[in-house]
Amino acid sequence: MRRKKNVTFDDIAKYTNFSKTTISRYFNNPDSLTLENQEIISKALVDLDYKENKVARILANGNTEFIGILIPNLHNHYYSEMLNQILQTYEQFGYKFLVFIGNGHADTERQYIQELLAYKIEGLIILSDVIPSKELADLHLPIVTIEREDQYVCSVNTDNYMGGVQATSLLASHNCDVFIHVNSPTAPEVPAYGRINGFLSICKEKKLPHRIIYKEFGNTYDSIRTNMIDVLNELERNYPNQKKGVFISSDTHANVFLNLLIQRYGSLPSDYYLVGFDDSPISTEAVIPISTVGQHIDQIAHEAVKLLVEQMNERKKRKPIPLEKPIHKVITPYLIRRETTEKTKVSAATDC
Amino acid sequence: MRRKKNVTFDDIAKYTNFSKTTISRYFNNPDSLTLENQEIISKALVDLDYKENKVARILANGNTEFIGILIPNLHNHYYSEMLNQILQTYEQFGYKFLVFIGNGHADTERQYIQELLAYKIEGLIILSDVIPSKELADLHLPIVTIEREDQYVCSVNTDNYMGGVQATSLLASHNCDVFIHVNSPTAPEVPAYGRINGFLSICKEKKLPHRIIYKEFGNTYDSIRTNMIDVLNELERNYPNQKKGVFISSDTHANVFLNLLIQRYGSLPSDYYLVGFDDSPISTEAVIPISTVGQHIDQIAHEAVKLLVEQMNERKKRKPIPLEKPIHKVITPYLIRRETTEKTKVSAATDC
DNA sequence: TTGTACGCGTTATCAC
DNA sequence: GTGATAACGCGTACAA
Repeated sequence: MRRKKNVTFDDIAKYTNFSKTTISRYFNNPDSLTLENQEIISKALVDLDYKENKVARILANGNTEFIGILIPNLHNHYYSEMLNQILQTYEQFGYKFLVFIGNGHADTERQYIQELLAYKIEGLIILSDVIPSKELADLHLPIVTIEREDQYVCSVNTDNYMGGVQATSLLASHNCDVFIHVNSPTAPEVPAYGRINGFLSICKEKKLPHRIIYKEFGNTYDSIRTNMIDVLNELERNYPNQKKGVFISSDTHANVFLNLLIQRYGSLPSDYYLVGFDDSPISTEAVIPISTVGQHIDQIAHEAVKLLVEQMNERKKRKPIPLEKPIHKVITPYLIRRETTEKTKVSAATDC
Repeated sequence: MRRKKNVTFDDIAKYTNFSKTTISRYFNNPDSLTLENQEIISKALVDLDYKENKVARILANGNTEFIGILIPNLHNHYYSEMLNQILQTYEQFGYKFLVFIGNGHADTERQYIQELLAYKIEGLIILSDVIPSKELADLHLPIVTIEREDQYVCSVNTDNYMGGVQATSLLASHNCDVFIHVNSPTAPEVPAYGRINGFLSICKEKKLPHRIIYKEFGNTYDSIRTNMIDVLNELERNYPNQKKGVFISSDTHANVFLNLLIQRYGSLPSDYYLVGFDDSPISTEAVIPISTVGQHIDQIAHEAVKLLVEQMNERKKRKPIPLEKPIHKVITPYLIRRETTEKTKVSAATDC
């Protein structure tokens, strides 16, 4: 009742009159065989149509070459691109990825982790934020988190503070009369909180009149739009005839804000300067390309896997030295000036 | 030199004075034990902090519960959302997914497939289009493809023909003077070719003046924009003062087209009616929400996994009956009317 | 350079 | 209802 038997090292051994061991060595340490014997085995593999079985190898030597990934969703461009970049590291590191989409429920995510553990993953990359890092650390498994609370585990994050500084400085360079930061309520433990501090830091340093608007925008376009209308109305009411520098915490939200302005005025009014965050596709695809702060997703993904691989390698040593304290890597973001701040630029379409 | 030994069935057996077999049964067929014995073992698991090892189970019974996925990229919203939905099926089917990002090179993708095979995946879902379905069929593995050439393997696709019909009919209902379909050069074997046929079919049926513009737009926003300017200029030149119904093969492209119009005229001119394809986020996030044809990505993903699971289950029977010919499932798309066609609608922002 | 013998942790088979 | 034993396919001391 089983699938037709696979060709195994035993079969190859019999076929070539070598021992299993020699066949194994052919794969793991070919130089220890004579060239002619390598040839013989190589030929046998073709003759018998051998297919390697890494599951058996795992059981024998304990190395699965699996890394688990727990990611909140793939709707958000940031996450899908991060996953994209992480998966690409297969080319460099050779690790395979078992991916689970977290659903926001801690208990379900715990089950996912148990499942990953059952498959003997060698390390875990976590982007979800529902399980405290303390608990993650207790798994005693190499772990790297990305853009989430990371007190007790290694992590790679964007330098959000610097991002806030970059965005705010750009607005400041345009001599706005008032500086507005629009964000969702954010916990201080989350790296993204740094954006707020960056904003405040520049405003205070330069003694700029400023204001932070916290608002729960929701996840659907409609609810974001509805809430953003409130924000816009509030700005119109409170700061008429003032040059407003608006730093919005995501490109998606910034785009909604921009669209509202365009729909009202047919173009971006001269008293609005706008910067988003993420350099997501929408920031280029918007009617008026949006200035934004970009995260080096490729670098973050690469550093995360690298940091994880280092931990995994350390573990395989005869006398592993555990990290004394978690390593936190920080990647500097980049500023992109587009038309929502550099208004002299003219879009090519108007030329023709 | 190995990681500290795991607790195994043997340990549990000794601890409880049962045999390994009984412990195994506790997991796979608990009803065959007395309730009290279940209790004893259950307690032992906690006492010893047992962690299950599915790798060993795989070796013993051959069922990895792995499905391989080969997907071209995750930049494209269609792919990332499809992956999202596929991964979600874990809740229902319990299969784990090993994901590889295809890179467009057939040989590399072949290596990925070999790697997946080495991990004894039970089935394969393919969205990449560089390896012919004939070759895939020769793997003798349950396979389902999505939106690609699928002559020799099972597949789940959107009814692209119907999508083309829906889009064109919507434009026709607005009594346009001329009907334009903008697309990239597409091979007839690819399901998406159906959109073209759908367009032509309606145009011919209703004797509508029509035209198809094929253009290689490239992948960057700039190149799409540059090429789209050509398209727009051509339309302006050839069909001045005519009501133009434009059906563009993707929302991304449609959005670029729309932006060009807005940038030129400050609003969507009354002689343009526009429909995109995919119902991707950009179609709602655009300055003027774009009418579009949506693919039921959730259904497609679900059907794909289901179709795959059926094949995998069949294979596990004592006397598997292979499919006589590949099953091709087709999912009907849905039409979404938004402001690029329903121009009487007024956006809420203008009210306030 | 090559072979022997055993271990990896579970499931399947066949007894009792 | 329970147990003994042989797979599953490969890696690895240790021996030759």
